[in-house]
Amino acid sequence: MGTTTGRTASRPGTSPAEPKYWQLRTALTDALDAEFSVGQVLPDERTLAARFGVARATLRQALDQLELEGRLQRRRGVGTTVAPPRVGVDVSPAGQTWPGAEDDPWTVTGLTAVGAPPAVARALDVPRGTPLSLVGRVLVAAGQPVAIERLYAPPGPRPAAGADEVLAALRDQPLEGQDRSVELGSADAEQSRGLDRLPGSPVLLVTTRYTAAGQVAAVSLATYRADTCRLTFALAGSAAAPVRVGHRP
Amino acid sequence: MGTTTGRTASRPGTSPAEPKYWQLRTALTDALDAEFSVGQVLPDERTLAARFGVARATLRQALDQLELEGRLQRRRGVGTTVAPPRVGVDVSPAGQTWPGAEDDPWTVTGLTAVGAPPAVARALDVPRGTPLSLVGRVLVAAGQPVAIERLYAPPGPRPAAGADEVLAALRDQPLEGQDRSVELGSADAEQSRGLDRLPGSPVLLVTTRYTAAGQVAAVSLATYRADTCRLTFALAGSAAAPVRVGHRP
DNA sequence: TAGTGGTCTAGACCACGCT
DNA sequence: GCGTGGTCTAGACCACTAG
Repeated sequence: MGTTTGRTASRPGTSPAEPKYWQLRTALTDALDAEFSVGQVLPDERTLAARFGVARATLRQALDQLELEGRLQRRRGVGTTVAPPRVGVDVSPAGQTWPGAEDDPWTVTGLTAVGAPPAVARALDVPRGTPLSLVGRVLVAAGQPVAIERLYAPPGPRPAAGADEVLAALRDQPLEGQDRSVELGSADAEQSRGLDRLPGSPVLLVTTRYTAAGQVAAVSLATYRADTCRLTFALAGSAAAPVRVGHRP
Repeated sequence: MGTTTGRTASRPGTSPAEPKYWQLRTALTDALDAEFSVGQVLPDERTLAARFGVARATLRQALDQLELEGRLQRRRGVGTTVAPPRVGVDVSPAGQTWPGAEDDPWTVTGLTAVGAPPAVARALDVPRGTPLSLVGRVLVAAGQPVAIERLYAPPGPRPAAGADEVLAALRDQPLEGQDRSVELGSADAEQSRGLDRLPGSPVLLVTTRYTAAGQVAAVSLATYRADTCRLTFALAGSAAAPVRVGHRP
C-alpha cells in the first residue's frame, strides 16, 4: 500500500481543497481495490497512521467512512479486515403476506406484553400505553444476524399465548395492504447487542404497517445492519429479473 | 437543558457501562424532545461541551449521532439547529413507468456522453467503457435538493440529442420490470456539492434496473440525503392506507 | 471581524479477543 | 499479557457565514 497521498497539495497559500481524511479515504479505497482481497487484515491503525503521516484520529476518520460504505469491518481486540460484498436482503412483499407466513426467513426470539410506545401508538392509531403483544424476531443471513424486528400487534386471545399464536391471529384476517419506509438510524443499546455491533452503529430502519379491516393491524420496526446489508425490492412485473440473494465468497 | 448526565455512574472500580458520548446523546435527545422546537438554534459546541463537562470532540461525537438520526442540522459558520422531521419521499413504482413519465417529480440537469463505469457495465451487462448517455437529474422537496440521480441508458439515435430525447427513446419500449436496492453510502465530492452537504455525508443509495426486451435497458443510481429523507414504498394493495409525510411530536 | 462548525494533532487510557 | 480497536482529552488552526 502506497504512502503518497498528495493529490491536493494544500501548500501554504493554496486552498486546502479536500480534507486529509477524504484524501486518505480515496487512497485507501484505491488500495483496497488494487491490492487487497476479502477477509484480508489491514495493518493496525497506529501503523497505518504512521505510514500515511497523520494522527491516528485522522486515519480513523477515513476508516469510519470506509466502514460506513461497507468496505471494511473492524472488530475490537482483533483488527480491521476487508469486508465481503453486502448481503442483499429481499424486503419486497413477495405477494401480500403477513409476517410468519410459509417461507418467512425470520426467526421468533420472544414474546412480551407491552404498552404501546409513542411512535407505535401513532402508527397503530391507538392511545399510547395500549396493551400490545411485542414479538421479537431476528433475521440471519450468511451465518450472521443482519436484522432485528419488533412486531407490535393486538394481544393474543389469551394471556401468555405464544408468539406463534399472535402471528396466527394476524393471518386469520385478510391482509388488505402494507406500506414500508426506509430511513437511516443508529442502533440503541439493545439492538446493537443483538446485531453484534457497538451502540450507535448505523442501521437501516424499516417500518412496515399492515392494514386489515380498514385499519392498521400491526406495525413492524425492523433494524438492519447498514454496513453489511443491501435492501432489495423486486417490484411488480420484475419476475424476469429476479433479485439475487447476497453471497459471501 | 440540564447539565447532569450521570445515569451510568462509571465511578472508579465500576464498569463504564456506556460511553460518555452515548450518555450525552441520550441526554440531548431527551432535551430536544422536552425543551426544543424545530428550527431552534442550540448553544455552540464549545459552550455545550463546557456545560456537560466533556471535551469538544466528545460532544461532537454525540452531535454526529443526532445529525445521523436526522434530529439536528449543523451548518458551518452558522450553528446547530433542531431539524424538521424527515421528508417522506415516495420511491415506489406507482405503476410500471419509465423515468420522465407524466408526473415524474425529477428535474433534468444535464446530459453527457460517457463510457460505462464498471458498476454500471455490470448492471447493464455490457463491456465497461461502452458508450452510454448519462442523464443527470435532481429531486427537490420542501425547497431543498434531496436527491441526485445518474441515469445510464443507451445513447440516443443522434449525437448531441437532448436528455428528453434519451428518456423518450426509453418510453418507446414496453417496460417489462424493474428492481431496486437501497444501501448506505457516503456522498462523493460532486454529489455533496449538489446536495449542499460536505463530502462524506451519509446518503441512501438507490439503484434501479429497468428491464425491457428481456434485458436491462437502463440503470439509475440515485443518491438521497440520509439526514433529511425517509424513503417510502406504497406496496400493492395499500391504496387504502396512503403513506403520510413524516411527522414528529 | 467575530463566532460558528470542521479538521487535525499528540498524546492517554480502556475494553476486548486472543494466546 | 499483549495487541487490537474504542474512547477521551486539551489544545490548535482553518473555512465559512453573517453583522
